[in-house]
Amino acid sequence: MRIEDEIKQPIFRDEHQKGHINLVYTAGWLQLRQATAFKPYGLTLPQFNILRILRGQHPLPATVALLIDRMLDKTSNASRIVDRLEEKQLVTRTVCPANRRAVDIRITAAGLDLLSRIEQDGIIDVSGLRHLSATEVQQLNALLDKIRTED
Amino acid sequence: MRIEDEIKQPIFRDEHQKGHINLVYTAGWLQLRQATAFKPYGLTLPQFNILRILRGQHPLPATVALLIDRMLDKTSNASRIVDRLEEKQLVTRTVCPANRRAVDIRITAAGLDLLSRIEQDGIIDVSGLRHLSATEVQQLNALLDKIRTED
DNA sequence: CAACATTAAATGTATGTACATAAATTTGCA
DNA sequence: TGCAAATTTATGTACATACATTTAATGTTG
Repeated sequence: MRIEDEIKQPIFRDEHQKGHINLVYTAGWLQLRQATAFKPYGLTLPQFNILRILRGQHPLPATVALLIDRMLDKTSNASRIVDRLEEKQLVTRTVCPANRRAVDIRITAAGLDLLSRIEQDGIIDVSGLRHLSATEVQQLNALLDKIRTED
Repeated sequence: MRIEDEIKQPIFRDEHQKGHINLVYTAGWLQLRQATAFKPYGLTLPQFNILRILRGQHPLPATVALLIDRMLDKTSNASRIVDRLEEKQLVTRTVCPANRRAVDIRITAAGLDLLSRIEQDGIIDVSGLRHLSATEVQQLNALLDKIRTED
């Protein structure tokens, strides 16, 4: 459906404004679909993303600073997302012996199990962009990178 | 900067996954810039968007249902965003006489003033997509609409 | 008309986002 | 050594998101 119809706004100031709104709307649409897919597993999207970063490090630990560095949303509060994962025993937190300011965060066996279960159920592999061809995805990536050009 | 460098992830499963992450990341980037621009006026992005919908209706009132219909994020809680605007006396809430279940929401003179002040300061007219040409914006809109194709 | 369903908004609860501040530890340097 | 600065994480507060439930008013139907 065209963005005009999705939000029932027939006229935009210009195509640039329409593109801006379309971009934000589409990203929200994708994230809501993903969040819905993870709900049966008791995970939110940020929790899932952090679990995946931790699996990428495994068996090495990650610090909060490393998580923030890798997260899509740098301003979110990694400490509290790790809180939730720790309550569910999907990760462990131990003071880093080498630097006692830092905290070593590790994914547990239960966390690894949960991730493979989600993947076996085909939750991740279904791309949200499956309606785009390879060429179209490349165009999209180029346009998005261009949008973020700093002056 | 390329998305690979922004989130320090050199390899993606495929271009589709990269496009997905790029899309979500870029939308967040745009929204953070906008939110920062509105901060000096004491408005959040959802508050600003609701004020604009109300100005579009003015001098007619809007109901909460109408706001939800027009909002980008349908699942957000319009009642509470209106709470904040009412506290700041930028909108009024009165029970709709014709249907006492509904609530008539109207933008106040102060609300209209604030919007024009923001516009006079050029906050809105600076498009977040200014690095794209007209052709590129059209391409982007077509790609985004295609992503949201329902099966 | 009474009982029940529907509609409109508000409220409750858990989580996340944005940003400021605090607490603990380490580092660097006079 | 001692002490200020920097680093790392946690905490506090305001607001938003996601979704379930509640409250009140209106519609509907037997």
